[in-house]
Amino acid sequence: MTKAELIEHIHAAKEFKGAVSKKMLGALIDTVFAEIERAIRKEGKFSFPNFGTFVRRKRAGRVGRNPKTQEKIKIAPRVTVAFKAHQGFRERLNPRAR
Amino acid sequence: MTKAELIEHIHAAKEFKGAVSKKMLGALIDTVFAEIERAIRKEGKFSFPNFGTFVRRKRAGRVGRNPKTQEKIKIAPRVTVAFKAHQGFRERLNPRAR
DNA sequence: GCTCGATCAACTCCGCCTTCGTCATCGTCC
DNA sequence: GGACGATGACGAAGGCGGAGTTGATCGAGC
Repeated sequence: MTKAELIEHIHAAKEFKGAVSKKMLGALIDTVFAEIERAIRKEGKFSFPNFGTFVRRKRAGRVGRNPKTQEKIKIAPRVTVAFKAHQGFRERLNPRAR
Repeated sequence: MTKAELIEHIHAAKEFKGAVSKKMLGALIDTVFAEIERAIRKEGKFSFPNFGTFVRRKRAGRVGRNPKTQEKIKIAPRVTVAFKAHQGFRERLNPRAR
């Protein structure tokens, strides 16, 4: 799903129909993600109920390999973002696993 | 950052001030995440520009260990969600790494 | 139209993941 | 605004799964 489709879907949802323009919807969603990014960078974490949690994580440097030439290369330490789906979401992902 | 704070921040943003109530904002954001979850489950993927991509991933079953008792336990295969920050976001996370 | 993300190769070692109780914090309903 | 119920965070230790590495090309998204 793309940003455009996301906007479409929400705009089409009857509960918001007419209340918010697609343009404003786009701006809103942009802001949502901008805020989330800010939170992750500043606080190191962002959680949304029944969805999941983003966590800022430090990755140690290591020795990797160029998959093309297979020569070894140094990989610098870096910061990444990990996502952990919350319980409900996880269960919805694994239908049979109770 | 929590859902309530997220709503606060966006509601306080001057560009939306007065245009959308906090209550509707809450419903909107709920819908956003619900849609994202739906996309991940149905299509296996969701991307948002300059933010990142969620990918549905299968995890193989394996033998784990109860960290308390250290006894071995079987872990069933399952589906998880991985998140990959896009380039811009990654760079913003690693200020000095050019 | 133009940027930017997806893709794919094979190999390695990092860090995720497990359980479970307690605590606190968040969300929600009144 | 306050109280209650529910739910996520946290940590222990060890093993092996899989993410991540380069780079060019293609297609799609904006």
